[in-house]
Amino acid sequence: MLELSIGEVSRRTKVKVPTIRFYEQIGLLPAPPRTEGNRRRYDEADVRRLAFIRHARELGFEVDDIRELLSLTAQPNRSCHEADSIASRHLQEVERRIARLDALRVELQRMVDECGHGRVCDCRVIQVLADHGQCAHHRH
Amino acid sequence: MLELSIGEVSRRTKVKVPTIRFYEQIGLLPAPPRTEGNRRRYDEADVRRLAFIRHARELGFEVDDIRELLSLTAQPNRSCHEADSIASRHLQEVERRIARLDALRVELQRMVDECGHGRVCDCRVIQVLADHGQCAHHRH
DNA sequence: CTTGCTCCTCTAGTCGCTAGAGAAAGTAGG
DNA sequence: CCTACTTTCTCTAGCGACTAGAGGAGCAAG
Repeated sequence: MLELSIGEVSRRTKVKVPTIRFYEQIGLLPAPPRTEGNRRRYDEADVRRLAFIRHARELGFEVDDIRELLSLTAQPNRSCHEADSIASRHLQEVERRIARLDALRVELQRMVDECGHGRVCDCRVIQVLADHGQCAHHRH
Repeated sequence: MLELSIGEVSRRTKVKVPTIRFYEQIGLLPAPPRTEGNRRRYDEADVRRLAFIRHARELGFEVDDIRELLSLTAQPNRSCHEADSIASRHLQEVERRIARLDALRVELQRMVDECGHGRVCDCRVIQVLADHGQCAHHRH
């Protein structure tokens, strides 16, 4: 079982050193044993756990979600249902966001395309953003 | 020109009262006139501006971006030329954001799809998250 | 005139980091 | 062994964008 410094773990997982310590502080990563000189010593399991955390964060999961997902992995014989619902919830949110951004993209594109003829007052970007979600850009 | 209380504005825009005051504090929303009794009095223009801010925030724009977008609407007779670079920059940003969200959507979708309602040890959600970024999900 | 709501200001807390100070421990060269 | 450099340690403070709470004042209805 090889021993890894915090810097080495950071290099392997691409998680910054202070962030690793922060995750320990908030109880996401267990406090590792220390050397004589008080340095943290990690092992492969820590690296895997940290990689998991990082990937989940990148996908937009909140720390509490991750805590829940991690606790699921700790009891591997339970039903997958909870992990599924966390992911599904997240998926729906992402889909909503894409739809809104796409509406905005269309309007920004239009604005840039039509630049030179019109003025800002004709711009629909503002309407799209100002409208309450269900935007009114049916005809164009 | 009807006069609206902060609570009424909050109800109309779905922006919480303290958040409205916060936006005033950081200069995103102009400080409205006050009544005799020191209450803020808003009008329809404020409501529109706030709705704009809210939707932009929901789409993930930072406050500084919104400040810039708002400055576009402030001078509607300006030539489109100046606005062009701002709009283009935002368009690129929006496109990048959509691309990232879409990659995320695909991954989340697969996670949910492959969660065969088995047990946690078989759950793709957890496996995908545990994998190092370039995950090994080629065959499925 | 009292009850109950809204509003006021102010401070402090949240989340998920990130940056900096100052000190100690480890490492490589001379 | 001494020096210089790098890594790590702890601790505190800051960020963005809010959110929550205390304590007080305004206002409308009964």
